[in-house]
Amino acid sequence: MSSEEERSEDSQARELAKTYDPALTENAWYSTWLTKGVFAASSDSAKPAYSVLMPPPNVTGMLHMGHVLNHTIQDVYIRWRRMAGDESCWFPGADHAGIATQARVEKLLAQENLTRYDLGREKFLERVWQWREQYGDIILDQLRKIGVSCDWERMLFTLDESASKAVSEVFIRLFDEGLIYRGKRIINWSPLAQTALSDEEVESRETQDVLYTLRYYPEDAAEPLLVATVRPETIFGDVAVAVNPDDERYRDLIGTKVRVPLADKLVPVIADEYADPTFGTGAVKITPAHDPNDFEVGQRHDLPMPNSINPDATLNELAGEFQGLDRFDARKRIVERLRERDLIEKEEEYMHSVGYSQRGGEAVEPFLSDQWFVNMKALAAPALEVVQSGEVRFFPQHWTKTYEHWMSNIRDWCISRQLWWGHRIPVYYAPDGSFTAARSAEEACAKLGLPEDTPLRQDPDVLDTWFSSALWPLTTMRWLADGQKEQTADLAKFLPTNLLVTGPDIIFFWVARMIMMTKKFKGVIPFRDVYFTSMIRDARGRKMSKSLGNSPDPLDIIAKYGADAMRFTIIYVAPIGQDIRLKVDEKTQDIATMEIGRNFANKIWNAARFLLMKHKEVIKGVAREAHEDLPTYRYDLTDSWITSRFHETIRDTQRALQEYRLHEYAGKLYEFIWNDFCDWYVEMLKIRVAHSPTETYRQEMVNHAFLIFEGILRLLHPVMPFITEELWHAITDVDSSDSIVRAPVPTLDEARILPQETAQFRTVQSIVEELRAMRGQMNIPPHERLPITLACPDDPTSELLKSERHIITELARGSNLHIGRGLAKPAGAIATVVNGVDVFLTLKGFIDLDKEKQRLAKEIGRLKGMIKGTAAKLQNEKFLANAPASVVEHERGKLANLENTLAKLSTNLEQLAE
RNA sequence: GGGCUGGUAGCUCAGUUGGUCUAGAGCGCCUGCCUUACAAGCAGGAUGUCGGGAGUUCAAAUCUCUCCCAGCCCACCA
Repeated sequence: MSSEEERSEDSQARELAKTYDPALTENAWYSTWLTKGVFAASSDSAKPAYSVLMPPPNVTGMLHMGHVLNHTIQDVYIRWRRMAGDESCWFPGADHAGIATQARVEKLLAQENLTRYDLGREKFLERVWQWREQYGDIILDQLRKIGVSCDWERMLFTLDESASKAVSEVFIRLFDEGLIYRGKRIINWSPLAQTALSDEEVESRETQDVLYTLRYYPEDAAEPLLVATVRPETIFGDVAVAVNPDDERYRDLIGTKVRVPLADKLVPVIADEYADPTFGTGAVKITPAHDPNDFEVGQRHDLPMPNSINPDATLNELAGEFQGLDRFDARKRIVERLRERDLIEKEEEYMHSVGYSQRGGEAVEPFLSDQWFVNMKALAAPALEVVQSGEVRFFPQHWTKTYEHWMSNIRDWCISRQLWWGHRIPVYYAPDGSFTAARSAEEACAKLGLPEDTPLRQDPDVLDTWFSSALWPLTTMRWLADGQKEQTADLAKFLPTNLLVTGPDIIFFWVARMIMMTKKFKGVIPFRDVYFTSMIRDARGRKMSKSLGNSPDPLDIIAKYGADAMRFTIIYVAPIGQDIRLKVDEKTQDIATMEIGRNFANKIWNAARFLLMKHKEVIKGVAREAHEDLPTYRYDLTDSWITSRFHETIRDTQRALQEYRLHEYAGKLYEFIWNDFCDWYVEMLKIRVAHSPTETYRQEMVNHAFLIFEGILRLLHPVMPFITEELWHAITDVDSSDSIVRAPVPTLDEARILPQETAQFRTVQSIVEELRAMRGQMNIPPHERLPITLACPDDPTSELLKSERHIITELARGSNLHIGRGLAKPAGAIATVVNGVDVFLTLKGFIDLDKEKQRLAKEIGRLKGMIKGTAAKLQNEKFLANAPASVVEHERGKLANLENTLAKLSTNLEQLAE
């Protein structure tokens, strides 16, 4: 017997446990879903397509709360659209994460006292693949725990062969078009990873340093030229000192030479606008190999560009006695030596920003080297256009500004990495130094016009991981994967995708580049809507991170609260476009907020228990069915009201989802299920069943409750997939092979939204609430039943309330209930007014005159205040002249109502005083 | 330096185009309840000069200006 059969038999037979235990359902349902293949999508389907690309998590990654938010949002949309009748396809994948993965394996090698060079490229890559086989799926297994409904058959790893083909092809095409080029430039060098980085991989941080003013002595003068620097260790790469051509102070020095301290070499003083006369001394040392600005100056003046630093950030042979020292040690030693030789004019504390590697955290070294670049300007223009025109929409919209700014000031992208783990650059070099990009060495020979057997050398570098990520919309849909086919069934069906959900931190890394590449190679946008998720922070507003110890393991949260609870909570508390703060217990890393979702799940669970109990009691042998249709029997007010509220909730939740207001989707469900369905409807069902005149009517009432509840489950399923599946099987007679995953969303019927009945029902509700409040304020013990009198202003109201007499009596704990037009206040009663109805509660011996006077006086005070405000408005001629008629009308009605209530309460107060 | 967010109850936040807003919800707090599903629950209660100031308007939490505070992003002068 398979697990799903077991469970389904089980849920029919057993009583539901008193509290919901997610551990008993979640894992079992996920494997059932996989077995049944309910997440699979087909490009052959006639249904409209809906697709989402999963941002491929790094194979080195561990699940964190950011993933939870991100994937829950995607899953909500995928599940919702699937139920709404779309061919809903979520493309999953994983990213090879060049630097991170390589670093991970190198660290393991280090434990064996090996480096990657000891193994050589091929053996090393074998080791990395082994590692990926062993650990690379952990993150995906973790994602399954939260219930993601992606089509796992379509799983793609960014280093899979099919992806590689597309990556090479794109490189070659861009190279042939001149959009990829090789150049000697200053790039950001990571001394830890020993590779180039793109500008985006560098983050700048304010750093406290010392600004040294050094003495550069002219060849034949005793007065030194003063030059300020924070990096004295780079003086061995100095090739000039620049001053501003308009700077009077140094005009005479231009063209002369000065001696670089310690380096013992003479460099020219040059004139360049780059030197800012107002900063420091106005003279700046030029070190072209170690500073991007200096590099430009060097180019303008055709200066040599000696490199004085090694790839591991130690100083090289140019540094003489300091050779081999790490850059920061060298700085200290050089400063000491400069002091000894009296070459420092002054030292001052200095705050400035320094670039750090986003991954390794070390200070990045500006480094002159040969690298590969993508010319971004040509690619950016169409990608900017589609966002500005609204073809691609950003949510929240304000991110378009950030995007526009970046795209309009775009700089070329350094794509080569001095790593081994990645897509190798398909460029071949001939012995004569010529080179080209090609699909094979043979093709390269042909392109270069060389004999077929010319020994070529392939470029040793690999591509930035984000280069392959940029092609994600294409590679997931097997572009060029099988026999170089430009068009595939998936591309035809699912591109452009509908939604991308990602963090705003990768808007440049990923979102922009996917738009560029997809536009470039397919001529279409990759996705229509981009939803930028909130950042998840701790209670103090800090990012969640392992090192801070404020990053709970979602698996622990799931174990404690359940995946549904976690999913619901995170959607419920996530405001669009703003960061989420979660209170994390410093010791246990628990997130108590998850109780919201857990309690909610438990509430739903118990509502189901109650319904099943009533079913047993009332319907007995009658089958429970899952239908779309609502019952045909004559509604009473309660049924009309709950049906109306249900359809309002359908409307509101669908609209919220369409507008990417997920917290509202969750909020509306929470409100409806807890407040309306459980607190009122279920409570009233108890009373209505007890007082129902006929068996049939009782059965219809209970049946109706089942239908509403079944609809609730389907409405809730996208955010709480597990419990809704479990209960769907428990409360309906659907075949055990069916799944709510593929059930339809409840159909909105606007005609069932009934404002009048809703208003009538609210009157009943308000009366009950007022009576409860009066009891509370008078400290009436809950068991004490007291007479209630409702004096109605007219017959319809009286009729309405009479038809709800049982409900009012029971919910307000009445002994007997008098309803009628213009009834007098009974002796010993306290009073309030609801929509013109005098509500009297006879207290008998419980009355406390002072308390009641206080209560009335307070209410009268409030009313008077409101009357004063409203009356002032209505006396204001400008208001009457300018405000729309409906507003004036409303104010008039409000005033009348307030005055009526005030009059009644004042009378009551006077009577008490007598 | 440029840009983007946000500042509403003790905490986290709603509040859509200005008018049913003398401002709501959840959590927390206080009171009373093991009421025929749920104490992970039920009923009731207290709590706010809507960051400060000015302006527009018949009408401002909502629009404009300005200042203050917090956070993020981009660009950076050694």
